[in-house]
Amino acid sequence: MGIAERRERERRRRRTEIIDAAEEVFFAKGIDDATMDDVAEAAELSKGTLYLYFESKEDLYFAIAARGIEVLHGLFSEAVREQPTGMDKLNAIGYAYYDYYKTYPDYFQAVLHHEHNTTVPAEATSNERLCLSQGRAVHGLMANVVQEGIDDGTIRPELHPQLTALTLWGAATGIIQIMAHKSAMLASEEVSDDLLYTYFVTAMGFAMANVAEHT
Amino acid sequence: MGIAERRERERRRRRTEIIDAAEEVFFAKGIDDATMDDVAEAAELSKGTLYLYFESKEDLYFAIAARGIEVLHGLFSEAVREQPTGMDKLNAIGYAYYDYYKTYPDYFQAVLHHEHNTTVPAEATSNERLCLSQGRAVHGLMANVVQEGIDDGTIRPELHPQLTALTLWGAATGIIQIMAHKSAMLASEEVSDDLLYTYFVTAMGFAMANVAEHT
DNA sequence: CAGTAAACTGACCACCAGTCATATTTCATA
DNA sequence: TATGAAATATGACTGGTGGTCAGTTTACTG
Repeated sequence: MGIAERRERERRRRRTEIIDAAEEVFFAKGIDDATMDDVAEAAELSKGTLYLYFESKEDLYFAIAARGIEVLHGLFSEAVREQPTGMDKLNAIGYAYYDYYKTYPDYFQAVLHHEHNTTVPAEATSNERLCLSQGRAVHGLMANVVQEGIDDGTIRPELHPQLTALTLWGAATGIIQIMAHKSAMLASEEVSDDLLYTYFVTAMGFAMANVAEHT
Repeated sequence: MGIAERRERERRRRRTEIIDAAEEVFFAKGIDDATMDDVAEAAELSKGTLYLYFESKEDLYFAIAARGIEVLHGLFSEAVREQPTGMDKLNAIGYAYYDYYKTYPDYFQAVLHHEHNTTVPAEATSNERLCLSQGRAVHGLMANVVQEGIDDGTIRPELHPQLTALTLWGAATGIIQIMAHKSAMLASEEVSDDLLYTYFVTAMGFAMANVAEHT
């Protein structure tokens, strides 16, 4: 009996279509200015139908954020491949994150929104949980890379993999966020985003790299 | 003719009273849940009056953020005093920022909100501009401290004061932001906020401190 | 005691997230 | 093929909110 399966498949497709439409609308107008009526029109559905697939506007945006995290995870996996040492991999991840921000600024924004607006997992919506679990995957990937670097001697052995991953993630996110309004800070100086980020990655390199590599 | 002056004084006082009321309401319920009617009631004024003093709800929140930045600037100034070297001052600022977050989490939140929701200065509200100029003051203070450290040999001489200040500010903010939902990441590990932040400051110390101090 | 300017009011408007009674479509069963 | 039940979809409606504005009150002046 393949009918139930087809129904399930169609339900998934509809869900995907709604997220596609929502991306279009949310990314074009921004979350605050976009309305659920806009999304409904873009999806060629009535507003009520949207609420059969998503708990709320917020939940729908979380679904987009989940996509965003998935994309990011893919980029990280790719960046890590072909890098010889743990430290090299960590650097590659650092730049992959920046590329991500530049290539998918709207996804970046959505992921950020999720990070800001998530509280206790107990009362989280389904898509919020999805984001959380995917976020854990990314975090795990980073922590593993740090461990690898410790093992191969390219990263300071006294570092704590999980803590280091968390620190790098937070710091990099902070740097990227400040880029948007840095013009207000650096009055006369002409500083490009690239320079600022490279500056940051270099600094983190100083902090993480194993100096006593002559063991 | 002191009447105009008194009028001006009273206008300022009313403005202050409104911000006081808004802080109470916004901090208690959070920006999204708090309404302008709530603020009006707390201020014992009609809603319309609020709009004689502030352009919008957002603008009113910016006024609170401006207070927050002022408080922060005071803490930084105090932290810097009595520290012998530039690097010591930088460290003191790092911990002062964390203290600020712990002591005035609501101000921290308001400042963050401003940083996220500010775009081009051209179409900024008056209180938004206020935040920007006060932000520049804090940034300037930090940049000066870095310069001082370079001059007294405690900070790497090749560092760029403004860029370094920006990097540290962004990174520290990112770390603090990630604290709020770190539990989702560090599943089993028991990591306190204090530990995480100390970990971060230590790392930044590695990155900034002048290793060749035996000149 | 008018006249006027500033401060203040609150009913009102436009807009929007979310709901729900109703309608349509799909499919199993006889 | 007819029937009805389950799944899916609809859109008018509601409650609540940011912001407005015509009118009122208050404070001062000549």
